[in-house]
Amino acid sequence: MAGSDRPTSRDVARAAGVSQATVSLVLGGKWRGRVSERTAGTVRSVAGELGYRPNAAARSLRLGRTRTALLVVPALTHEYFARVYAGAARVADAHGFGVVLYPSPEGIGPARDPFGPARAAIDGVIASSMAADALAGIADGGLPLVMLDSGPGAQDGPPTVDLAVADGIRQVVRHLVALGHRRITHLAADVDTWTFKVRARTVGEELARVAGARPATERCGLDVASARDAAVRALTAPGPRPTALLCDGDVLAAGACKGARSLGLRVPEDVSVSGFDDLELATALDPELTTVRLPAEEVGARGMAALLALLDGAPVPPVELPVELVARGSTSAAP
Amino acid sequence: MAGSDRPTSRDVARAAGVSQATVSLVLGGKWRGRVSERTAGTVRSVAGELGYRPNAAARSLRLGRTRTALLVVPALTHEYFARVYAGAARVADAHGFGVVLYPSPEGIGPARDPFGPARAAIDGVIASSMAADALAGIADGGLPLVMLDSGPGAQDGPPTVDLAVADGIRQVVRHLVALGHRRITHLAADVDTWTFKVRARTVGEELARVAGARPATERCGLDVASARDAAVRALTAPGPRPTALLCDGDVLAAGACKGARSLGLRVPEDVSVSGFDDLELATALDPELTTVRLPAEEVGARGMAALLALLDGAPVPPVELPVELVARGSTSAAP
DNA sequence: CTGTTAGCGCATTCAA
DNA sequence: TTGAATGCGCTAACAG
Repeated sequence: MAGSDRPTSRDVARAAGVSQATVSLVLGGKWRGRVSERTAGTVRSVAGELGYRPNAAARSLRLGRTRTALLVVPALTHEYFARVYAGAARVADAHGFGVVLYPSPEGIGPARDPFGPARAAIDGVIASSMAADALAGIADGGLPLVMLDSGPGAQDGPPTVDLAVADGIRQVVRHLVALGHRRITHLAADVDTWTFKVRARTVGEELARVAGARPATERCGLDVASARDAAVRALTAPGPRPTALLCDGDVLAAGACKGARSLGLRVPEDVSVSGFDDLELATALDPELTTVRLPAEEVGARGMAALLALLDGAPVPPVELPVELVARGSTSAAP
Repeated sequence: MAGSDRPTSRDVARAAGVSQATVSLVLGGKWRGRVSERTAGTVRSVAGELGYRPNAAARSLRLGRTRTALLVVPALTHEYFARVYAGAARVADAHGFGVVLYPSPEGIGPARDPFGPARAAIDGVIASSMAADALAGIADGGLPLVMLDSGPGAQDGPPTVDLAVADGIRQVVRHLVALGHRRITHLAADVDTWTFKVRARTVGEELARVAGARPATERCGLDVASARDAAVRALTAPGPRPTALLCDGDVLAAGACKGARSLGLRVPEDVSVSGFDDLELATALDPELTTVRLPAEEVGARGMAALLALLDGAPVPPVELPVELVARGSTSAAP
């Protein structure tokens, strides 16, 4: 069990012939005018040679802060959240913070105990895309909290970082309408989170403005198979067949393409399909998906920045990040 | 800054009319025959009412252990690693451990400092699919280390959990050969890790046994676009066109399908394509990919179990997990 | 059965 | 300019 006895600041102090306090000051970077340049140099080189690393537990205990944030996500297996994490971690790292991931079970239901699983003590929580009722368990701890992709909160609620989801949907609808589509079915994710509720509402609102539009909705789970089934239902429903399937995510769009093809329909000649998220999947498919690009890293980065500001007691205005339609091969003029 | 003054064990002790030590014993679960049932009950209920949570920093400082493992992965954005994490976290959780993720920059090069980014102190490290030279920076810390998917190590090296990658490749090759394919091109990931080296070697070995086989290799990066280009190169190379593309991953296979189609070839009628990993992508594509299913969660779970054993000083035999060919629509009889 | 004591490694007073 | 002393919250000895 090598390495179990790492050098302590006292070891460094002894080796350098100074006191522990001096070591702490020098290594803490707050010695300007309190320790001589020469002594500081000695301390630093001795610490380096000994391979000294401050003990995080002791420091946390003393400071009362851990310099660690907890990022709560509904599912780790999704590329979007991986990118959110990457963005958060980048900003955190730049500020000497760490980020610990906590995949909330099922993404739904109150997170049982944000502190059991993530053993490390936490300075604050960043919750991403959580279901409405999942918040209780988190805000509970009285910890500083930032909400990502969860809609504008109350005026005095936690800071928020949101995506312009409604605008994204609007861009998709207008894209489809401009291509001549009127019979558009929304493949809606059957998930009770802000982002999906906004998508559903916006599709309805936007289509209501279009003369001759025939909106419809088909609900489905978040996986390929479920979306394929929903697409088949949508395309075989009584009445004129929809010419476009507007899907709540790229994964759903992939399923929709499969469903259409299983009926002998071609994408996009017979039916156009649009996605949302712009995952790698969007360009892995053939044809590539028309979709909406989400600045996932930026969401994570701004979320972490908001948490840092919150910890500093600084005011944190809500953020809304723009999204962008990416037109590719899966949509074309209505037949 | 609400909640900054959480109750301590002393607060609980005072409120319950006992000593701090008693609280510690009861809540630590080691009071059998040392504290009366009645007192224990009182302590527990008082702790509950006060919303007491033990301070992780203090506990770590005292115990010298943090009950936290660091999982180092080359890329978070990959479904495989998300699953490895899930498996590791599940086992960890069952043992009161947490898992912190550390995405090693670029997946290559020595991880600069596993302890800076992951501020939380660490009891041990689980490294997954790391490049050969990335190990130095990790094993360095003298921390208990487990290696995942990195090949059988030295006899006295760190414990390993590996996948039967060679067997997986063998199954794919035999599947293709049984379908009548002889001109098989290996779309090989241009990455210097054990798993990809084994794949390349095994394809060669296995094909060498087949009479009339015409093996070829095309190298590419790990993304769709790079694989598409490689597939185009493979399918337009001088000489008879390959009838099958054996790809080092599902993502590459997706690119290969696109490449084939861009040349007017159909999958699988004109060219068969096989993947590796069995990501969700494999069934999102049309046709679905013939691929090799990797027990990613199991890898993570066994890795965490190995680390726990290591921390207990128990012997840790190497583990090799079986993989399984999943035949789907992207492969068929050679034309 | 329960309470008292000591010390984990660090950052920070206060004295020198 | 530096050193000695203190306590963060907890657990493990040892007393009672």
